[in-house]
Amino acid sequence: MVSRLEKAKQNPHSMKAKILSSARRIFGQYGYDSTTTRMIAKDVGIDISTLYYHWGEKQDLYEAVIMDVSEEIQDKLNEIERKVSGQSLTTRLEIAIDTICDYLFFHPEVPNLILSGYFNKNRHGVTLDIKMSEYIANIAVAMELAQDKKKVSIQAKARILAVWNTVLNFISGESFFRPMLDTSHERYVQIVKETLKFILVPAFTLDKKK
Amino acid sequence: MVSRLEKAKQNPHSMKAKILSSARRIFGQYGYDSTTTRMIAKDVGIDISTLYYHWGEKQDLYEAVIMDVSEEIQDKLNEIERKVSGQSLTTRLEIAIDTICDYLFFHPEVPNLILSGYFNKNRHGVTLDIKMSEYIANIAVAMELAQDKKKVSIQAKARILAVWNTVLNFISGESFFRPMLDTSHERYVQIVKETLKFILVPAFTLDKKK
DNA sequence: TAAAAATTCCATCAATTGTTGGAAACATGT
DNA sequence: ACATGTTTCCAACAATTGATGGAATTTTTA
Repeated sequence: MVSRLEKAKQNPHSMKAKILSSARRIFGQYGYDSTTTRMIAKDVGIDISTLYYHWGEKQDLYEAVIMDVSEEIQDKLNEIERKVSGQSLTTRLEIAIDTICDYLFFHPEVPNLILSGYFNKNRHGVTLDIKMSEYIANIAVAMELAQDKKKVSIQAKARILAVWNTVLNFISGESFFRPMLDTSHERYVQIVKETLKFILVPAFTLDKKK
Repeated sequence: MVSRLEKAKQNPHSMKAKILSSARRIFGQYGYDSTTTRMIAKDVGIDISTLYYHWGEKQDLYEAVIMDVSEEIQDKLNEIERKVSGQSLTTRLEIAIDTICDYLFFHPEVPNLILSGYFNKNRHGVTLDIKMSEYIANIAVAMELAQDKKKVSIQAKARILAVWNTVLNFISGESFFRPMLDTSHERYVQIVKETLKFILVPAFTLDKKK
């Protein structure tokens, strides 16, 4: 049994998939309220009622976007978990940083969407339902900061959150931060990874020692 | 010569100041586009045209809010600089974290405003003009990571940015993150400070050693 | 190829947006 | 008491919003 959303994702040339893809980007850039259905339609190059034909209400489209992104992140985290298993702690952390950065720099609308869901209320009470709590627990276990998903210490959670948010911020805010560092995109990516590792590695390896 | 904005701030009971104060909070919560002038007026308890009488266009009011917040932050940073001078590096960092956290937790609309300016475009191209670049350089010098404002290394800047953003995120996203840590507001504040120090102190003291 | 189904667009809707003119209410000085 | 200036609200505006009905077009099916 294949859901309609998945069917649309299977064929990236379907109109439904094209709309979803534009919606991801534009909802990410402007947030829920500031994005108009006309903006998305124009971006796809279709009439607004075609958009409504495929996705119904704006809110439904937004929820589809969030679900889409949410699944993608989960997949990525699973991929990382596979990649790092068996490696030393330091190597695990570095692989995780590199992989997640490459993915997010390539899909900057993902951090955009997550952050605008965190920080901005919208007028119609549409809520972001990203299962952050689950992600955090998964990361903690993958990084062997905890044996059991249920038993992650509050300090470990807070540190993971801090690093995770730092990644999102650096990527989502590149247009803002890069001029401050006065550098190219490539070097920016490099500096971000370096900074994250610099922060992350001591934060987690120190914790391990006790 | 006292500007109109400063005159309004001098008397916090003036209508102009009340509007500015509500505008700070609501622009922070909803971002520029999603905030309607009617929402602000309702929050103050006045008719919408009274708001226009005092502040003119929405954009002007927003810019006044940004300038207000911007000045407040600069004052706070100066205060911190005075407080930490002469102390050891570790003490400096800890005082800075404590002071800035206390201030921001008490004025959560400040991180809200900054973050929504970073990450969310708005439809009318209204730009956030917070002099982040300057702040970063000031912090670098205050923390003695650089002798000269002009000569802050790109790595130092990136690390300061990382910590600064982490603070803003934790405070602005409290309603999102605190349930994940399943704790009280007071303990949340404590954990945030702890986490920041944990990240900050090694990040900056290690840098010092070479 | 013709009927049926799916897709697209045009025109329009009511609600909400930023913004303003002008009348009322209030305050101040004479 | 009166005139003058300031502040507030009511009513309205044009533009934009999310959303829909229905005609026109394209695609699929038989």
